[in-house]
Amino acid sequence: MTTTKERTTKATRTKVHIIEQAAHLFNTKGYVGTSMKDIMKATGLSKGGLYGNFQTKEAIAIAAFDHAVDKVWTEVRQRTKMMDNPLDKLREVVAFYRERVLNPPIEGGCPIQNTAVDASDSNPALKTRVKEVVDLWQQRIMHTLEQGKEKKQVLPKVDTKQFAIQFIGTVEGGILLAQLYQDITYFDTVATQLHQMINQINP
Amino acid sequence: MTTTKERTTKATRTKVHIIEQAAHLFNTKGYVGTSMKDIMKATGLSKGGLYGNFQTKEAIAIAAFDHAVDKVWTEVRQRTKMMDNPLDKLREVVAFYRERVLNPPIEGGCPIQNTAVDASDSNPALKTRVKEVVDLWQQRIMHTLEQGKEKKQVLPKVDTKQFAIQFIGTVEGGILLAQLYQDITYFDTVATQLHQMINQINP
DNA sequence: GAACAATCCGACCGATCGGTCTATTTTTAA
DNA sequence: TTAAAAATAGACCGATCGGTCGGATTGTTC
Repeated sequence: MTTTKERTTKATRTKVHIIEQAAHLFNTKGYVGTSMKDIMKATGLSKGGLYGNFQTKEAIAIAAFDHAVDKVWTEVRQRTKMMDNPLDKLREVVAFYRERVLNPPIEGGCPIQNTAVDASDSNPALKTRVKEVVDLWQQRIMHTLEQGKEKKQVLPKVDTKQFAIQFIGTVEGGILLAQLYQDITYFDTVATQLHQMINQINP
Repeated sequence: MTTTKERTTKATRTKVHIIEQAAHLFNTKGYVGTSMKDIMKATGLSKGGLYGNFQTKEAIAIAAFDHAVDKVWTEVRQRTKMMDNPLDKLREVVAFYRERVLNPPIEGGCPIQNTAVDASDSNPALKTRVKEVVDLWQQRIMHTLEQGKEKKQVLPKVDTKQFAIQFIGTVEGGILLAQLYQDITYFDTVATQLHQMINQINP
């Protein structure tokens, strides 16, 4: 797949449209639970329109997952980019999830969690994508903390990899419970724990 | 272990057989991802055989979920019942999940997590069941801790509900990551955090 | 062993699945 | 304006979906 000119062809616009609509479908109903008919209805396109832009249903699902993750990430970066202190960055990430668990950027909740469970035993390509995304998230947290160490804003003894994994795991656990009960207090409880974790690495 | 007192009719035995086979299917492939044909193949029964014992596919899924949870819980209780100290009980629960994340009692992993995500937007009856199970888990942790308080084995100031939610959330987060990467070290990292939580409520 | 009930088989149903293909429309470049 | 190229519509395909039902088989009770 080659990234051609900036020229916005019709196909490119349609492709984006399909991806946007498909993203929330796959994120709410899952891969097998979403039919091509569903996507046809959501996009207003016919079967030929869809298969003219994507070769298979799986290709749409992968593109949709990437788009969903991008959308979440863009919003997170928006909120954290102006922050200087890495601990404040992390606190802002927690605040973001607190605000968005029950009103997510992509309908259906966290695409990482949904896709990890959904594709775990049936869709290896999608599962690989999820791993790559979690890897990237982990690396970004680690990078932020390492930078913080240099500026004496993070305790030097902190195991950044361990922290990143615990942070991600705890966030996802909180999302699971809050989504299940549709009750923000479940996430609040977990957020308390996250704040303790953050405070513990404060020099 | 069969309860030999009450006479087991053929139907009862067949029902159990269906539930056992269906449990790992639903837990690995999800609700929509599991077809009646899959269950037929796994049980060796025909379509009529299945629908003679269950009215709908959903009824099988609910019974299978209950069975899966029971199976996990039975094993946990087996390991923790001889323990006196509630903190040791919790540590044993962590040890159980550490041993079983990549080799689960029910193929496919934690039925709570899988079903919570799988049924979140499509199967309200199943979702209700999941909530009831998590409620029960939470109450059991709280009860154990309250008992521990009376025996001066748990700090009296501990918010047991908050602890229970954090414990469950963190466990599920660890399961998610370990399962995704098929790498036990991810759970180990989260387990470290769980042990810290447990140690913090030690008087 | 007879008689009745419980259990199960598998053909069958209409609907829907992901995907293909050709005719037609729309976009684009001249 | 026009002709080639790109994009879309929708009929069609074989397979499979969850579910039904009448008849064959099996288990249970005298």
